[in-house]
Amino acid sequence: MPQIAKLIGGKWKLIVLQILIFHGTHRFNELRRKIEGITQAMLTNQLRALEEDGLISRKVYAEVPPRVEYSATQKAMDLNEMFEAMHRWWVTYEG
Amino acid sequence: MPQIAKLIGGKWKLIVLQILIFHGTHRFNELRRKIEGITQAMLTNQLRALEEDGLISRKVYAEVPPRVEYSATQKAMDLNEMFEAMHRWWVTYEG
DNA sequence: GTATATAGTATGGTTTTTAATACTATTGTG
DNA sequence: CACAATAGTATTAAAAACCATACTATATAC
Repeated sequence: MPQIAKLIGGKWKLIVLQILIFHGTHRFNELRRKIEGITQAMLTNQLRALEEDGLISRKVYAEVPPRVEYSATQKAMDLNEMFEAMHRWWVTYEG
Repeated sequence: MPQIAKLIGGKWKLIVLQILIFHGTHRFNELRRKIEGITQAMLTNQLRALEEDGLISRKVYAEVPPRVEYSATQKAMDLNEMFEAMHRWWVTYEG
């Protein structure tokens, strides 16, 4: 698993994935509000990258104002075990 | 677990940890040979960072030529579940 | 005396990430 | 008409990560 760091690495991807995996579908600005410190450009960026890697899916509604919803794909959902292990570890050592 | 990415992130840390956790203590140049593409400077770097975060320990032997051994600490060892989950996922989707 | 091996440090440069800011389109409301 | 809300894009700049290369010390082998 040499390149897993690319899928998951960086400052924001884990946070985005965690939200979408454990708390379901979110709109762009909902994510923005939940992830403090992230800029709009960065969020767009990370979402695009995650989409390219097949970890999230993007659904655009033809409404005004526009609505775009992001969800975790099955591929991302299957990361939940990893997240849970990570979380247990985190609680033990840094929580 | 917001900052876990810092402990684990980057291009090399996961690889270094995986080697030390699952294959035991290694000397500097043993690691260097196992991790293709890494430079000496980068390896030193990553090892220092991991040491600072308490994930690896460093033992220097007063010999010539010098010998320095790196091992995973218990804290790092406890990441094995995360690694295993990660590995299963990797095999499913990218293997 | 020369070469070799180990585990580094130092320096400079490139590439990638991240950030800040301004800008767009659309339509319903007052 | 002005304004607000959403989900972006574009541009520029700054910071961080990464890489290549050269250099060090030391004892032993030849």
